[in-house]
Amino acid sequence: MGHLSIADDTAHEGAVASDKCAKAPQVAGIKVQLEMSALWQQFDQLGMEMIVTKAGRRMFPTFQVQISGMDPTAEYVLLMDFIPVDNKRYRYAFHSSSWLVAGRADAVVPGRVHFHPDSPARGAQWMKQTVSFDQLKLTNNLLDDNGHIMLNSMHRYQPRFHVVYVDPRHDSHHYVHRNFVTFTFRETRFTAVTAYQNHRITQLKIASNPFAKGFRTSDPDEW
Amino acid sequence: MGHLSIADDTAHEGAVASDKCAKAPQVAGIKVQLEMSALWQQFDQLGMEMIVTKAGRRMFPTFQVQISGMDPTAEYVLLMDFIPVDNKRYRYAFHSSSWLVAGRADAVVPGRVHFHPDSPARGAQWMKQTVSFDQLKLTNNLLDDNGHIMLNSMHRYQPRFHVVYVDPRHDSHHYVHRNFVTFTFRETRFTAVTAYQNHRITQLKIASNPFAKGFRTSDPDEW
DNA sequence: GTTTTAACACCTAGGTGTTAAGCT
DNA sequence: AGCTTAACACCTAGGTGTTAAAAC
Repeated sequence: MGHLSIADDTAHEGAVASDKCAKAPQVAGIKVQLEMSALWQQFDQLGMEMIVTKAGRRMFPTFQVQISGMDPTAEYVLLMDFIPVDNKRYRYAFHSSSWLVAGRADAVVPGRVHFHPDSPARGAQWMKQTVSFDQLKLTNNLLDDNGHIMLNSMHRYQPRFHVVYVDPRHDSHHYVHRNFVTFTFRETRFTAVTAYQNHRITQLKIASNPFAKGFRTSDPDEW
Repeated sequence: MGHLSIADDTAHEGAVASDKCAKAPQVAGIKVQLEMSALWQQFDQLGMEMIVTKAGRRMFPTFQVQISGMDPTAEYVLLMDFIPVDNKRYRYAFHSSSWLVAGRADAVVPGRVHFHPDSPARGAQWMKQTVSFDQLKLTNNLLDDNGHIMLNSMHRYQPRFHVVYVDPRHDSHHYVHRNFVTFTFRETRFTAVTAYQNHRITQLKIASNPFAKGFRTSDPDEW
């Protein structure tokens, strides 16, 4: 896939892109719908936490989207990155069950991107089923060489989803700002942690993640 | 990946291609080495059998190769197909522990190809580690719509491995016969079966396939 | 004191040959 | 009779939060 940098010259809310600059027709009409939106919002209201480990940890819920409005025959690359929500470090106050600012952010880690492993593929392929980023893993290991997303624990992040049209023209780098579009879902924000802080987050993860079924105690179909 | 047909105008023995027609420089020097060659030969001497099921069954051993001599920056598609060794149907004579011809082949099934899921990718990517076709599955279901390789049970097949150079020229279809190369390993031939016939094949599969460890009785490191 | 790590039991998901029943 | 199917127990492989110890 090589190197690729995404300028943050777009700002999107929810499923529809709204841009400042003119977009190529291959990306102008693209619409994206977040899957499991209700679950994401439930976590968001509690203050989402995502575990980061040295070896790399999946996100839960998995970031999954349904895409429409692509050119079925055009080729696209799909990728995600994670940007700091602010330049603060946080700590959790157990007595008040709330997050407090604990100072300025630690040194920023090299910002990696995660290409969807099916990239590149044609629009028809991306649109015919839900696109799942279940191979994406988060790590707190700043020396990671497994290609995982590196994050600082106790910092807040905003996942972003990018669609890049693979322009067959040789001078396509001149048009790169016109050939991609970014989607941001605010309800997917989270605090990176090495261990869950808010017990209600833990309980909702146990209740909704099939791999944590072993820790369920009651109410098999509460969710 | 779309439609693609491979003419059988090449004949290769072992790891090195030897062609009748001139090949493009991107494929001319490609060499391929079969992994687990000793194990393949052990099975081959007993008369290899591969299970086919309605839902699709992996091959064991998995077809894996190490590739060298690609252009690191050129793009290639890797794929496999399976051709009948002859036009015969076989049956196994338990009393003599040998295969007998049981008549002419059944109606030929639609010949499918299996594209390696990482295709297309650059030569550097393919060469830096073993290429494994562990997602390839064999089925005897002639109505299969999972994209599996369809074979007739009690027939003999020869797996083939193809490397296709993705020519960026628009008229590349005029050069397709120059842009691909085929590798055939005789020791990977097998008879498709719905249940193992030769008990020694069963024992060697149990001894060498980690997923069959539950059926091992003795000699933990015979192999 | 707060945060991180590693081993762990308990799951999901799916690849094995076995076996008995079903098919032709 | 020969061949195929489906349920099954037993594995591999890896995703969970828990827990106690370690790190800072």
